[in-house]
Amino acid sequence: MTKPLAFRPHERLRSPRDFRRVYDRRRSVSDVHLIVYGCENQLPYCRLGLSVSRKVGSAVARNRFRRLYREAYRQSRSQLPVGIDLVLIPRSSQPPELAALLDGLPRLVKQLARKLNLKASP
RNA sequence: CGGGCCGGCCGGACGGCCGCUGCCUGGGGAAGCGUGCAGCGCUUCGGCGUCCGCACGGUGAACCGGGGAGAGGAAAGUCCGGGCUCCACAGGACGCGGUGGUGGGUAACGCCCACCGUCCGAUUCGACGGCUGGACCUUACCCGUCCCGGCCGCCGGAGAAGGAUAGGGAAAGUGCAACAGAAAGCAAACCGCUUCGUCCUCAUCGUUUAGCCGUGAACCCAAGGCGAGCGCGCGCAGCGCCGCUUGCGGCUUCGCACGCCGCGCUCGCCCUGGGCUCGCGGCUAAACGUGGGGGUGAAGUAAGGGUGAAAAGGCGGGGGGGCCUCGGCCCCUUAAUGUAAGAGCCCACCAGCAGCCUGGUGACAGGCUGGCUCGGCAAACCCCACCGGGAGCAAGGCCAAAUAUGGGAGCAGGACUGGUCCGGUCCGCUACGACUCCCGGGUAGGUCGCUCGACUGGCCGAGCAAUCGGCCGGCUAGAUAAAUGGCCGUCACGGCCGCGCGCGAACGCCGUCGUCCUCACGGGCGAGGGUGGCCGCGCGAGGCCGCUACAAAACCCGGCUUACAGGCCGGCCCGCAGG
RNA sequence: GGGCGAUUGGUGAAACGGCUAUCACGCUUUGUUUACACCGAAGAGUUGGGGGUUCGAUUCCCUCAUCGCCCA
Repeated sequence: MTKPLAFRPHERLRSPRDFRRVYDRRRSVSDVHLIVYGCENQLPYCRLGLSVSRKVGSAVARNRFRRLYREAYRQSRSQLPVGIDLVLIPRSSQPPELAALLDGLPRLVKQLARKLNLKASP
């Protein structure tokens, strides 16, 4: 019944408490484009948080980062494991290509799931 | 056509698929709520409480649909100004901060509009100086005059469109100006110059006086030398003579002899030294006169004083003739000359100042008159006028959660809240009846504030304009780890690349024809043709790139400032040419 | 979002509107030493960028940039 490519507000990480919990779990993986922190959440879905600091550029550039990350998560969600809170942090100040994110994000999240000793996605 | 300058506007369009955030709406119906029934518990048998179950009711989450909206001209920087919210607040004074031509606009402003002043501005006009050309004058040249010029330098005036302008007061006061310079702000001192005086010094000449030196002459004195005379000497030797011890002694004389030597005195001559007088020359000193230099004093000062950003405004001019005692007088002329001497003196024009008049709401402008020449800096202190209470939506209210019913103050003499008196404030009356404030500690969730507004489109009207008024329409983001995105198509737009076609002006090359020069080679001119690459314009079909610059609301507005791919539109001035 | 502050050699600092912008450490070159250290000499600044006021600006004013701090 649920639309497969929708991105609902409850799938977003919103409070500083949640971010604190993910950082305190101290599990992260990365590639050239981004750093991904992760933490189990005991929910049947993942949640996404974005942390784009002033260092990567102006407001326009930061919006560009966030939108690309959301779009990548939205399109690749079917390939991801469930039950993880994710925080994405950019590594360089150059905005990446969407294709590179679509390729890199599932790989990184699966790698993260192994670190967290979770089963792979069904 | 060429050159210069200014203003306004836009900020890709359409479509498809998948998404995001509010709003409206159709389903959906979880959880919770209310009522009833049933059950259970308690019961003073009236009822009370309640997990769960059932029914009904309205509210209504997830989810599935539909509709509609969804970043900017700067949303930015946070440089000003307001609205709004909370806190504080009798009034005044002092202080602090801001603004600063005038008039208007506005809710307000450091913003906007119009005007004023100042500066810049293509260009243009004038004066002066220099160089140069021409004409006149002259035999000729110079000078001079005139003219038409030309070039250069310097100074001043006017000044298009337009640009800049924090632009009140320097005559209220305080202060600043390095270095340089005579002096940096009461205009005088200083250097310099002129006149008069005084002192010192130097020079030279003249005069006088004094002294010294040299020299010449006369006189005097002293010493010396030579000569002559006289005198003296137990001075001396030869010959001679005498004696004897035969080689020694004696005799200076009445033997040669008027011998030689020494001394003294006198006279003469010469030389030297000194003194005095006179003459000449030189030197020194003093006085007077002359000239030069220096110091100093008084008076005058009107040339000049390099510097500096700046030195009491700028610029130009001040003619001619006669007489003589040569510096004055007289005359003519001029707009215009005085001093012992040289001009900031005089005259003309411009600038500035003051007064008056006229115009303007005003800043100011114009005119007349007058006498005068007065520096810069207030984005230095300051004075004057005007404005300004403080903080900011992370303001502030409510709910939830959490912490330490901790400390202090007020309050039953009535806090706080509400009602009444048109609205507001105080007072009064009244209802309710226990909180309120500060410090300290805790929390970081939700919700309201939150988007209809000094909003905006069109038309009409007022106004030079900014702007204002009226009428008819429109609704145009409300996110909060923070929404407008992703993929793609089509078309515009721009850039680059090469291709084809056409046109245009000039250029090069190659033929042809006509004509001219030449004996010819060859060359000139003209007409027309072909061709070449390049340039420009237009058209056509492509490819590639950029599907775009600067940049994203965070309570809301008005400005300013800054950033910006590309494009569109309009206006003003000057010059030239044509009609 | 809102409110404040700062910017001077490589680093940390100083300066009355007026001389070639000063001091310490560091760096480079060089002298000294067999070599190193110490010591001596020399060098390197568009006072963050731009504009304005003034005769003159590190200083005064405006604007832009960069960096830092604070708030319920």
